[in-house]
Amino acid sequence: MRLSRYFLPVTKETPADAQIVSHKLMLRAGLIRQTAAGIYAWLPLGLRVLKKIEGIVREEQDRAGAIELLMPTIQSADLWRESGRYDAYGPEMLRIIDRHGREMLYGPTNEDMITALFRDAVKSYRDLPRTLYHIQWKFRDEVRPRFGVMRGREFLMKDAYSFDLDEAGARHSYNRMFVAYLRTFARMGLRAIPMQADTGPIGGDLSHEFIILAPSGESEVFYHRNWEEIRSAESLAVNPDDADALGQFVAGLTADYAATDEKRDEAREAQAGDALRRSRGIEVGHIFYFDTRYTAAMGMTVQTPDGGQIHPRMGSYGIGVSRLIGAIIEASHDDNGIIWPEAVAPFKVGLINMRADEANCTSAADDIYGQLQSAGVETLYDDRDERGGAKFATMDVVGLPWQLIVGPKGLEKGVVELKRRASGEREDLSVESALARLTEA
RNA sequence: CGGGGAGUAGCGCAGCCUGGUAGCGCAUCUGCUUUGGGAGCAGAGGGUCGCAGGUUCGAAUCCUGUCUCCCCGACCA
Repeated sequence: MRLSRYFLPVTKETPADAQIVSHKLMLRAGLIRQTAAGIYAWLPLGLRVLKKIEGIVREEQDRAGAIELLMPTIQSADLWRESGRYDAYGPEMLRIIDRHGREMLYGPTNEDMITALFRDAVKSYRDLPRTLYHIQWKFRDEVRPRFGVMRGREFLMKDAYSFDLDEAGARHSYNRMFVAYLRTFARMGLRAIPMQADTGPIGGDLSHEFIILAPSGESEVFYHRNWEEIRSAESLAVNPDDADALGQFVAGLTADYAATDEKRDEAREAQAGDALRRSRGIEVGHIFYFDTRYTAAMGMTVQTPDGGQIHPRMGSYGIGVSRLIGAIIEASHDDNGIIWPEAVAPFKVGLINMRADEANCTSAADDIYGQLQSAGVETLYDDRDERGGAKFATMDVVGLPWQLIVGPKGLEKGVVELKRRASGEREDLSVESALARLTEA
């Protein structure tokens, strides 16, 4: 993409409303603009990141055996009356009256709807287990939205729902998601720690919050230092269909202590001793098991092989897709701007033409841009006739993993400069080797 | 929802106390000079002062109401 034809409003100054670094940088780097309290427009660059994250989430959900569908944002109040939640949910739910006076709502979550959909279509044990998911906008009328997309009222969420015949099956579904979540976050360059979370009235140990360590995080967290080890997605490659192996794998992982402020366990902390770490964190995912809460309330049954009727056991699994962008920036930035992990970067390379007013330099840069494009390397090409300093500053705020600098001084020596955003490390290379580097990496 | 703060040009702000032609910096536009880490000079455009009502000869400024946004607390992907 040529910057001269793109829509990327980068600013030097930070709007006064933004408090935390990710919010400031998202505004400065032209990712989002606020349109109302807790509601944001996603500008082209922000949308690209959102789609990258969505893509990783989708791949890992599919890999775990979940099936994608898409439910609407607007729901009927009747559905929520059926599950008994309409009155319980409170003012966080945005209620809407349509022209016929029907009560509608903008969905804050989809347990009720998925249960109704699944109930009306599935009657036999043969159709279980199933896990269904969608990636859809939600609205929760937070009392106090803040921190940009980290606590917006409108947000993009991946929510999955599992239906199983029995508790063992439900645990398997839960474990699938547990590992899928670790893989998802690992692929985004994040270290997310699953922490024991409150299960509500059901009890049991089947609820985890996935927390990313960041100084600006809203919750205080405690964990064994073993969690600081970076786990690659490859190291989490257990077969999701093998219930026993998966169960053991998850048990092995959760052997190391990790808890939020509300769920601290003194005995386990004492056991961890010197290895106990304390930090702050951002919740980016939450998985839990709620058994037959909705299937019973909404009368969903399936017939068992022996002719009986049972309520399927459900779990639900959420990832805050839009929040993740804020979380990633909180975890990965410096004084100059964002530092995107490559897997979620809006473009891989920022190509800088140092002298757009010089024909030789411009034709060299244009040529490199063409080659990057044919090689399928996502490139943001700063072809504007601006001073070099402004271009570097723009690229730094935007935070693409690589910067490729083409200027007359280098060209005289037959080189271009390749720079890594993360380390600041720079190297003069011939055009061919620079291209080779970017194509292979 | 309780407590605090703010709405003046795209962004950041001053002006308000003590009413009298609406300002500054950045950004934008034009010209010239510049060009390897947010350039210099000269000029220009851009504002229903959140909205409504009131006081007054006259309101950004004083009064009343209202809307919006931000911060702190209790809740949440």
